[in-house]
Amino acid sequence: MARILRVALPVPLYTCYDYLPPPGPAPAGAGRGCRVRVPFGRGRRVGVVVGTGDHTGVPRHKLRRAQAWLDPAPLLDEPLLSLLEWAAGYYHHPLGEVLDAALPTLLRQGEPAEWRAREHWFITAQGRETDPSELKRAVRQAQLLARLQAAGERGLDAAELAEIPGQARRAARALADRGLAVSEQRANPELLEGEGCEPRPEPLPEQQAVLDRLQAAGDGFQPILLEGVTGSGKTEVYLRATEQALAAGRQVLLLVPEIGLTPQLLHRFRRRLAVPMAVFHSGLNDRERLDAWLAAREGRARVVIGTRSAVFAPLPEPGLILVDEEHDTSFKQQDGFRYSARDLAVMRARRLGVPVLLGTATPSLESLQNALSGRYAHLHLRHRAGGAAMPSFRVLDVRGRPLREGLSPALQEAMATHLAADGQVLLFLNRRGFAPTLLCHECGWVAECRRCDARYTWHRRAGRLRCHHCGDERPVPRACPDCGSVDLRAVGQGTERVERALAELYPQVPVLRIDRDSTRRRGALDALLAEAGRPGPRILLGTQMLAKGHHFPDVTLVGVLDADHGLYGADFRALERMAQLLIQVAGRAGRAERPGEVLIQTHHPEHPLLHTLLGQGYDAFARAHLEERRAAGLPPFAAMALLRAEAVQAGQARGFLQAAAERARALTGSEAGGVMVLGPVPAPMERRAGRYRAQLLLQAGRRAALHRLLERWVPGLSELPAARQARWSLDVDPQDMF
DNA sequence: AGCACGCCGACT
DNA sequence: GTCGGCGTGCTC
Repeated sequence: MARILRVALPVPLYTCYDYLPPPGPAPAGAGRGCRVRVPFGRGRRVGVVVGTGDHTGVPRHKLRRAQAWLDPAPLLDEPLLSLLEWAAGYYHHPLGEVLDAALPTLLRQGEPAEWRAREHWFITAQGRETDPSELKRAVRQAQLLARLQAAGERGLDAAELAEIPGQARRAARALADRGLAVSEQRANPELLEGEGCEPRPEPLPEQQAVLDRLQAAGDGFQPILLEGVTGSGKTEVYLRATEQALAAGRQVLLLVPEIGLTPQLLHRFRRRLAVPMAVFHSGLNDRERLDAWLAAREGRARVVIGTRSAVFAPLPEPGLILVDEEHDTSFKQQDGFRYSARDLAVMRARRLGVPVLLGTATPSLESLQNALSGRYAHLHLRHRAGGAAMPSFRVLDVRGRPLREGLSPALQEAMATHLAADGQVLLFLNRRGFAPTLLCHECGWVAECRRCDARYTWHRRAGRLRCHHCGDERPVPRACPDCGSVDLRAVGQGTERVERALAELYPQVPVLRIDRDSTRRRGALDALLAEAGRPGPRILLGTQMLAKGHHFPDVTLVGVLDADHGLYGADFRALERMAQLLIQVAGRAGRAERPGEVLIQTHHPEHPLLHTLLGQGYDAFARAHLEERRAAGLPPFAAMALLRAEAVQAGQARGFLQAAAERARALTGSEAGGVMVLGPVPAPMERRAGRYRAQLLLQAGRRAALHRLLERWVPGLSELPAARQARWSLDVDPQDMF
């Protein structure tokens, strides 16, 4: 064994630390990629060995000995570890924290990277004979007994037990005491096993073209932007491509945005593919997450599906990476290690020499530009399966119109027509709560968050004022705190308010509100979606949640209540986001026999890009918008990095950024020309959660120039005296300017 | 990030 | 006279 170990530790420091190897003989596979437990300061940490050697610049007396090897062989294989090192460099983030983001919690805590036997519960013969109602007062036990009876021979594993509300394990032990249930330890938790029972439709020519392209790539890197409208069969391409890779003995990684929102996609993979799969989603507990990670690492899971962080899933036999809805902003981590899972997926594919397929109906301008410039292959699915027509768009000019709780007469008329014809209506309003503002009609006071530069949203049903930015909450005042008037009024519309209005306007039509408030309870979203899927007239009203993943075949009319917000947003990406949202929302509607209609309410009906989008489609819009970005020198024609800072006092954040800016300007002058240092400026919402925020933007025409500067600049920032009073973070390729 | 060390105000 | 405020420096 080498005499010195270089260890990355989970601390926000840009240096690795050198240690002597642990006492005793090293395991045969010990070395780079293994975890070690080391003394650090006066505590102990779990670190990852990133290098070994015989020399160190650390003076002898400082060098300490690692305590123990935690892995007999590398936990992270070379391709994955070097990807993480690359990512740490690209995002200018400490390697130890990058590794931390990539590893399941239990592994970070030093848990062995092994399956652990888990409890599995079964019904006994006596339990089978017992009527649950006999356990009168023990309701939980009675419920569990019924579940165990239903589960039969299969029984319930620890994970299933954990999903039952209440203290199910306690109830299980109580049943065991009565002789109604038994448990046994199972060494190998079962993996999710696909059923492979769904028929495999013959690929259409456009779909076949994608598959041919992937086949031709063989063992090589091949990025493909797959642009296909909703219903054009992207999922079928994913499935076929996955089958091809599986047949070649390879694993497939599928990244999806917020998995809870795409059960339909998951369901299809499960039905179609008869292989073990590992699914990473937010509902997993630490042990389940580790199990999924190990299943991927051991190659037992042939398909790995997950959200953002699944891009770091270990894959010993990678063959294909798929990114669904590649434009989705949830692929970008918004705090700490701010990586883009989509971009890392492409880099990982490139380093592994495997194809990567980015699918979407509305490509991000970044990916589109990569396709147009020839860096990515650009393939289309232009036809909706079964020949369904795309919905027709109509802009509703609401200027000067009498709006009833945000609904124009024209929209109400259209709704009446569609509902009378047995169609469903989907209304989109990206604002939950009853009203975004509570105003005193007497003196003009508005309810403002005490910790943010924002207004409280009035949640009428809950009887609370809530700040959507910091989560602060308080009761609704009965009278104005300034003048004592009781004439407090709601200004503006949220989903709760529109829901009320709809109940009055269409008393005979059920209204389903789908937003974060109405789906907070476990299973509530599934229940609402099931309800929405039933035939018959119905109004679906919701926020962003409605725009993603789900398809509502009986919806024939989509109404976008307020498109104005996106048209003149502060962020240069607002328009791109708006266009993607409009197309995605529109894609929720209609099927073969009943093409949908989309109505968009706006005060800016003349907006040129709205015209292009609705008249000529997303592609035309995107190309026109790309030209604007090019002319303005904005991404994807420029590289950006945003240094954010926040502090208790307004001047502290700014002071730090000012010092940082001076350093950056000194560096751009000499070594790293071509980088603009813009700011510091206050953040768009300067005060948030009681802290003042400011930011400094770095922009360069060439990515390489930006990175040359960042390399010299970032590691020294924490040494600036002003850095003490501010909390700061760097965001490379920021998606939001907030 | 933690966590020590280290010098100046209100308290058993 | 002490307990404790958070400024500053370090962690192999």
